[in-house]
Amino acid sequence: MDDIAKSVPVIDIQWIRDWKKLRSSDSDHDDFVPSLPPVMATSAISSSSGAEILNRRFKDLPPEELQFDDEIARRREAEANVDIAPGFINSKYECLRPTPYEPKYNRKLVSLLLLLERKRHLDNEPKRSLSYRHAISAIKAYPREIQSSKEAEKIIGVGKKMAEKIKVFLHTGTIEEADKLRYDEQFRTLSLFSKVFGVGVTTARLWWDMGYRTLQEVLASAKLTAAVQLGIELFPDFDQSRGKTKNGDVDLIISSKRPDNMKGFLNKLTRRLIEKNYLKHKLWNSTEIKKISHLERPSAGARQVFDSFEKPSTGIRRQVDLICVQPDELGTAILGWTGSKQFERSIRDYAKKEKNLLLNSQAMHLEQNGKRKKYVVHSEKDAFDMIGIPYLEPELRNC
DNA sequence: GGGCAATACG
DNA sequence: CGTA
DNA sequence: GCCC
Repeated sequence: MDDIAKSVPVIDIQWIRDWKKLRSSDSDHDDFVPSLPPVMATSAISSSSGAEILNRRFKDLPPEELQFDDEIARRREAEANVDIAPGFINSKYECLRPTPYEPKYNRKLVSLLLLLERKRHLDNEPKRSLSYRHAISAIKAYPREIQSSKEAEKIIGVGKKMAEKIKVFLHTGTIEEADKLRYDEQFRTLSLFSKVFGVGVTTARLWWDMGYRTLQEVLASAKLTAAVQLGIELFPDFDQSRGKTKNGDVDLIISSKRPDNMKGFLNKLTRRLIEKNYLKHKLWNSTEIKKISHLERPSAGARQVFDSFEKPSTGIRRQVDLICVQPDELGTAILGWTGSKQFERSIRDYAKKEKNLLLNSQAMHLEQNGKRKKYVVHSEKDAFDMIGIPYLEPELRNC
C-alpha cells in the first residue's frame, strides 16, 4: 500500500496540506492512504458575480471557441494513398497507445470533431457519440498531420462518413456542421445546462423544452431536487468557461489495513471537515445527508462513495469525491477512478474480449468455463501486467 | 446485424 | 430511469 | 457511426 501511495501524483495545493495536517493529528486513522489522479491545480478567480453568470443566456456566453484554430496549410487531397504514419498503434483499443492531453497535430480537426461528438451526445445518440470518441482518440494519438482523407480512413475508428468530413476539412479548413454549432442557441444552451452537477442530457433538454434559457430562469421556475438546486447555486464557483480548460475534480481513494477502522470513517471525517469549515454547510442540509448516514452502516464491505464539495482555505471550491475501499480493491480502484472515461471503457473492453478478464473498479475476474476466479490487483502496474498490455502513465490516458 | 464498460445510488 |  |  505504501508503494501505491508513493507512486501516485499528489497535487500541491493548500487543502492537501491541510489534509496532511489533519491526518497527522489524528492517530485513529494513521494508515489512510490518499490517492490522486493527476489533476491540474488551476483555479478560476471569478470576476463575475454568481448572479451574472446564472443570468447568462446563449448570446452572452463567452464564445464557443475552437480549442485550436491553427493556420492549417491546406493539404492537397488529390494525391492518394499516403501510408499510415509509422509508429502509430492502429487499433480499436485506445488503451494500447499513449494519448496526450493536448495533441501536437490535427488540433483544429479534433476541435471540430469534439463539437460534433458533443452534439450527438446532447441529442441523445450515445452510440454515434461513442464513434466520434473513438475517432477523436485515434486522431489525438496520431503522430503527424493527416495529409488526406485516404490516409485518415486507414485509421481504425475513422470510417467512411468521417473520412468524408475530414476530406472537406482538408479542402476548406472547416466542417460546416461543426462550425455552425458554435453559434447555435440550442446547442450552447444545452451545453450550459448539462454542465450543472446533477444534470444530464435528459434534464437539460427538458429545461430547454420548458422554455428556459438561463440557469436563473430554471432556478426561479422549475421544481428542482435539492441536489440540482445546489448544483446550480454552486455553478458559478465551478464555472470554468473563461481561460480554463482543465477541470479540477479530485478523487480521494481511502483504504485501511484495518477495515474495522473504516466503519463510520467517512462520517467522522466529514464531521471534522465541517468543524474546520472546509465544507459548504448547505450541502449537508440537502440530499447528501442521506448518503452520509447511509454510509454509517457497517455495510459489509465493497464500495462506499459519496460526492462532496469542499471549500479550502483559499476560498476556492472544488468537487471532491471520497471513496472508501477494501485494501484488496485498492489497485483496481485507483485504475478505475483515474480515467479517462474512454480509457476505462477501452481497457475493460480489451481485457474481456482479448483475455477473458472481467474488470471493474472493485476487482478483476478471470472467466473460464462458466466460473469466475478473482484476482487481487495490488497496483495499476499490476493490472496492466495481468492484462498483458504496456503500462501507460496516467497523463497519457487522455483517450 | 450485434455490440459498443460497468456499477452504485437516489 | 438518470447521473456520476 | 464504426468494427468485426
